Amino acid sequence: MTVRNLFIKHRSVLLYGISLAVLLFLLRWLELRFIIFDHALEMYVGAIAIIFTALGIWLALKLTKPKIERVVVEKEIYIEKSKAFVFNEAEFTRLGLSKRELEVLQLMAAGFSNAEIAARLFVSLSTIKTHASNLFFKLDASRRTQAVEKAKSLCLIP
Amino acid sequence: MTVRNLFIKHRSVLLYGISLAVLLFLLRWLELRFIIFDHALEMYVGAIAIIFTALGIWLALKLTKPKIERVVVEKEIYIEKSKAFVFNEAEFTRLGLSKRELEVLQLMAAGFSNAEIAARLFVSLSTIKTHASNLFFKLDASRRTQAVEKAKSLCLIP
DNA sequence: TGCAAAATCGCCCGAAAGTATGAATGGAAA
DNA sequence: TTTCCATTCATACTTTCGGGCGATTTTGCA
Repeated sequence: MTVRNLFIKHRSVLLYGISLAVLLFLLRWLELRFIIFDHALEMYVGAIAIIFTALGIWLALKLTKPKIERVVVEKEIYIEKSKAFVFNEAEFTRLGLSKRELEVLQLMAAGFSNAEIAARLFVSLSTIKTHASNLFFKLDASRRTQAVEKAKSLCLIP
Repeated sequence: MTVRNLFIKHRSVLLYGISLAVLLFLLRWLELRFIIFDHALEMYVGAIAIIFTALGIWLALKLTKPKIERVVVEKEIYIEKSKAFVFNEAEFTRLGLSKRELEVLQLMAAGFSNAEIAARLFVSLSTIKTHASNLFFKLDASRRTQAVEKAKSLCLIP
C-alpha cells in the first residue's frame, strides 16, 4: 500500500489531527495576543467546544454507515389454483376413457382446435375427430365446451 | 404543548447545553485548582475538544434520520376455484367488456351453444354471434374454448 | 398365437361456429 | 343537442365441429 493510499484511507483522521493542531496553535497565539480580555478563556473554550462538536458531527456523518430502515412492502401475487388437483381415477375408469382420449380432452380444454390437437399429437384430423366423438359419447356431451365443463366438474382435468 | 413534551422533544439540545455549562464550571474550577501546572491550558482544551467531539458524534448519531429502504416482499396468494370466486373487476374494465358480453361468456363457459344462449337471453342468434365475435376479439381468442380458458384464468368467470 | 380393445385414418354431410359488413335504436355522457 | 357506445339484428360467406359409417393397424393380454 502506497503512502497516497494510506492518506486517502485515513483522510478523515488526518484532517482531524491537523485541525486539532491548528486550533491549539491558534489558541496559543490568541492567548498571547488577547490575554487582556476578561473571560477570554471561556470564549476560547466555547469556540473550541462548538468547533469540535461540529467536527464530531462531521466525523460521525462521514465515518458511520448510513442508517437504513427497512420498510417491508407486501405485494400480493395471485397464483392459479392448480396446486392441488386430484385426478378422479374412479370416474375415469367408470366412463371407460382411454389415455389418448384424455390427452385430446386436455388439449380441448386448453382451447385448441381439432386441427391444432392433431398437429400436436402427430396424428390426422380424422383421428382427433374420432376421439372427440367417442369422448362426447362417453361424457354425454354434444359440444366440446360441454365436455370440458363436465370433465372439470368430474375432476378429470384441472 | 406541555413543558414535559417540550423537554422530551428537545432533550438532546438541553443535554448539550447542560454539558457545556458543567464543563465550563469544571474548567474554571480546574483553572483555580491546578493553575500551577505547565501546559495546563492545552490539556484543558484537548479534553474539551475530545469531549465535545464525542458529544458531536453522539449528537450526529442520535439526530440523523435513517434512510428508508423499501423491500418488496412478494406474498403469494393461492386462489382455489372450488371455494370463493372473486370477480376480477380490474381485468373486466381493462378489457372493455360489456355486461351483455359477460353474460354470453358465462353461458358459453357453461357449455351452451349459440342458439341456446340466444334462446336463454331472448335475442336472436345473430346477436349472440356478434357478441361472441367481439368477445373473442377482446379476449384475443379465436375459439370459444380458448375464450373460456382465458376468462377463467383472468377470474372473469368461476 | 389369437383376440379384443385401442388407436389410426378416410369420406360425406349437415349443423354450428366464426368472419365481415352494415345498420337501426336507445340511453348516457359531453 | 350531438356524439358515443352498447345492444340489437340481418345477410352472406368460410371454417370448424360433430355424427355416421367403415376401415386398417397396433397393442396388450390371455
